[in-house]
Amino acid sequence: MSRMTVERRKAPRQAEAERNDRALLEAARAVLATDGAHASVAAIAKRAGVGIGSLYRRYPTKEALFQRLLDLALDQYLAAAEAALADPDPWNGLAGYVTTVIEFAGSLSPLAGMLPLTEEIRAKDRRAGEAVAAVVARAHDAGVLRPDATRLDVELLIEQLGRSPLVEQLAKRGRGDLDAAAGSARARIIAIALDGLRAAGHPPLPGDPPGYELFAERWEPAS
Amino acid sequence: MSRMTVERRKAPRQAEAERNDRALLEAARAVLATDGAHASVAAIAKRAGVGIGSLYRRYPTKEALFQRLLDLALDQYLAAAEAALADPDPWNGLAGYVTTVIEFAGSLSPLAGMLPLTEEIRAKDRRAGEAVAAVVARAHDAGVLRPDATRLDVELLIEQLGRSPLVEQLAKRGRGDLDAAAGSARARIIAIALDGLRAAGHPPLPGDPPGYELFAERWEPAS
DNA sequence: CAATGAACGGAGTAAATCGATCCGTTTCGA
DNA sequence: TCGAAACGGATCGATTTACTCCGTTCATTG
Repeated sequence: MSRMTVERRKAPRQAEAERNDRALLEAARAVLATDGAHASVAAIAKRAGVGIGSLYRRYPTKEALFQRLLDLALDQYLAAAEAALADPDPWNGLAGYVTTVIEFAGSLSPLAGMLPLTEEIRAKDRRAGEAVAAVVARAHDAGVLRPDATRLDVELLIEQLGRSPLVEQLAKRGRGDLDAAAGSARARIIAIALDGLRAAGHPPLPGDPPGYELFAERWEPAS
Repeated sequence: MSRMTVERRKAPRQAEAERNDRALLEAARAVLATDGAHASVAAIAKRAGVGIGSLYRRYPTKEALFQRLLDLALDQYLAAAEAALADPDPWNGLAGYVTTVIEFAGSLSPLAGMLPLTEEIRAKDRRAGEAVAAVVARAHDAGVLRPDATRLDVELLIEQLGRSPLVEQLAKRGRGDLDAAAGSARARIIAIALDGLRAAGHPPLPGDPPGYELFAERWEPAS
């Protein structure tokens, strides 16, 4: 009992380490969104305002960093779905879920198939998937979501809207001045898609509903 | 006048060259769609079933190949818009235009900002843009397109739907067996978006209509 | 205040990739 | 049989990448 690990106040050096860790994860997401699968560790470190050495002290490998990012993102997925269920209005809940998840879904899709999936990640994915299913089911029962759109249709729509060539390319160049306009334009696209998702006597959707293989297979690290 | 260039039947070697040229352009589009801006000449040549040497005999540089691809694509844009205007039904015309253009729009967006734009390309872009404006205006006048959606909203929607993470990633791996399912899933997403575009008492779109800078700036080869 | 060690930043390294060239081979027509 | 034209791909220099190594900075401790 001699080791009094009293954490009265965090050592300033440790606090800096924590800030750096958060900055790295945020930077990884941002760079992944603009550079896609070719995001380089150098770009991530630079964006985080951190030396490459510090990145590798925290994560043994680039892959480990991305795995941690994916893990945390799945937590956000789940939280968003639970927040949607907490909304008393089934449609507002669904619409809020979609718009929330779109924000960070785009950063993740480039990772599909590049990472070994830990069992923890698979478990979190299953839990999040069930929560989303509940959100969609409630909207269906309330008659506010078009009946021929399945949960996977909704998830594919989210993934489709997650990446935005417009915003990404403008970000890759300097043009931060156009960010507001680009974001606004993107919001309009999302609004249009959501209007198409709402129950409103639309003609039936073509083809068969998508199967889950389309999701699952893509994330398996075949290579 | 001694050079009798009678083209009775094409020399078989020349015919092969023409086939190769078409194969190269098609391959360039496909590789650009799956690999994005990092599409390599080696990948394009391989996909076309052609040696790298043959590629460089026809195009002095990678850039020239992409410029030619862009040039031809603009012809297709224009043709699609004219076909839309030829359709007696304003909505079917617009919807057909959107679904047609989506097919190859995705291959082009990665080129934004990577190419010097020839004056010919700029001219073709202007002509195609006017044709699209006519298609949209006719749909507006007929009251079948939601009034708050502008021509640029429509074009941005096309660009957004042009790239499909699902289809691209499945293509990058072997999984050609899932192509049909992926294409069908994608068609449903497009149908949903089109339903959101149709006039049907939707709530008004948020923010201001997008301005043209969002398009123009992005294609300028700043670097 | 000197010494310790944890956290830092970034130059350096070996490997991989890319655009482009060069050249030996194949194919067709005269 | 010979020459020209089109072919495929090994090869090259330049660039990029993930990762290592090391000298520096800074709060704590005796």
